[in-house]
Amino acid sequence: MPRGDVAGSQTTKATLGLRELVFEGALAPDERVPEVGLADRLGVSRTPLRLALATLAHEGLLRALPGGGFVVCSFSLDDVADAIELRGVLEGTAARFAAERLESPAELADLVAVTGQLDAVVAEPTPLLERFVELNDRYHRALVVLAKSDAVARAIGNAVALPFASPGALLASQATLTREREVLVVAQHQHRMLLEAVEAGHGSRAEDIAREHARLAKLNLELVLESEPALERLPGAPLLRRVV
Amino acid sequence: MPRGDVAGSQTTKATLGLRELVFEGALAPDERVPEVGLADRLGVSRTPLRLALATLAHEGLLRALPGGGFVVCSFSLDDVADAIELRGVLEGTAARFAAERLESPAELADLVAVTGQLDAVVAEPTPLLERFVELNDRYHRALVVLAKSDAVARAIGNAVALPFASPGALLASQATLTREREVLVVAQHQHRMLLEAVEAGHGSRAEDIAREHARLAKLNLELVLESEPALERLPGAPLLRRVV
DNA sequence: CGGACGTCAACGGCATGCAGAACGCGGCGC
DNA sequence: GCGCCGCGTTCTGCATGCCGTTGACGTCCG
Repeated sequence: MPRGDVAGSQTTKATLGLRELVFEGALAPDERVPEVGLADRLGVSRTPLRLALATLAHEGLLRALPGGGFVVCSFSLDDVADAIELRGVLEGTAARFAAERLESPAELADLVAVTGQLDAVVAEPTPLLERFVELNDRYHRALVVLAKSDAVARAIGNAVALPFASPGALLASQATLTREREVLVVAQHQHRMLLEAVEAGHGSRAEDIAREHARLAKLNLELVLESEPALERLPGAPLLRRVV
Repeated sequence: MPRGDVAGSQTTKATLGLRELVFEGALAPDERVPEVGLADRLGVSRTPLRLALATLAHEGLLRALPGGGFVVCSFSLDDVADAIELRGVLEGTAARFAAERLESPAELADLVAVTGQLDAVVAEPTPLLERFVELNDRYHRALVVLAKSDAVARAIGNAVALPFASPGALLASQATLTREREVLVVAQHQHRMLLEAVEAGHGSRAEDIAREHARLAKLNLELVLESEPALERLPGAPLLRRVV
């Protein structure tokens, strides 16, 4: 039995399992989460489960009830839009910091490489969406590294805890949509412009681009909502409430 | 024994007590936090203490060790500056949202009232700093309410978990500083300009003002660092490291 | 027939005991 | 004298039992 929160720890197991149960809708939103049944279901004891519950509550996926216990949060479309806008603001700050704090062009090596690979993916007649999402995530992670700020990194980490707020979540669900390629082209254009702005040390422009880049996810959200099959692929879709 | 996380709960007691111990430097930064001794010291069992440790780790005050256990985080001046800048970005977003989402002037009643009271405090020849800090906090809380966004509210809540990043922390410690009144005048001017911008629906301007308002805290930080007695009043001062 | 009270069952919070792992120390070998 | 290995202590993570509270149901009284 390892001591730390390493993978394989019961707490980690409970956290990951619980998060997955929430995302796939196995736990109904706005309903009390039963502590005992869940422990059996996840194969862990109640102690690590309670730690996992506290973690997801911090992330905003659960809400603590005044009388004790937790409920799964549900999100209106406005909530999702807010979360995306917030991510844009934070990534905008990361982009600005990256531009302002760049010490040598060598630091951009990762970002440049990923951008090049993304170009190649988008250039395909039928781009592999899965590959794009993977590289997209790497791009965004590299940007956060360049920001050189633990505070910003933590804030972004919290912001993307909501599944539909993360950079690639809305992309991954629209494999069947027709406007898919156009969205990819625009996104990649923004990636390249953002890279240029950071390289040139144009912090304010980098911030604006990153914000607008996140707003692409809002557009994707609308597209996904119009398509039932795409909606089913969206992680965390059961947490959305169409009607308020 | 109450069921929820109400005040009086052992977990709450542990969390508050632990946070206070960290802020006052009773636990040395970068040193392992002993779990057993702490439980005795706080008068709680290890189970609620571990929940409190997890909470403070989420807030960024503690860091989980790979081998298990936690250490108190230490912060460089750059870290503090980043945290303040981040708070500015988030409050800027809150201000923009407030301006964009204002439905009726009546919603501003709280903010207007607090601003008026702040005027009165600053108008005094020797303003009561304590009173100013209290009203200042109320002003910032009212702004967050006007933003009408849970996501932004949570992000700001996380950002101000670091004590020296919160709006009034740096003010409260400088009761003896000579430039105190000037800072108050500037801060209150910004409060009023921000209120005007929100009232007029000028989102972008409101955002800019809120950002710059937060940067006043950076100036205060420099002032506090030059004064030993002020530094001693600063909550969480033991977590700062002058040398890297 | 409706409301209020009493009882009951279930649930969540807390304390504690136990087992496994990491760190430190002493001894041994080179 | 230095480095390595083995052992022990100590600490953390986990499981579980107990207790208090809470909400619900049934019953009784008005």
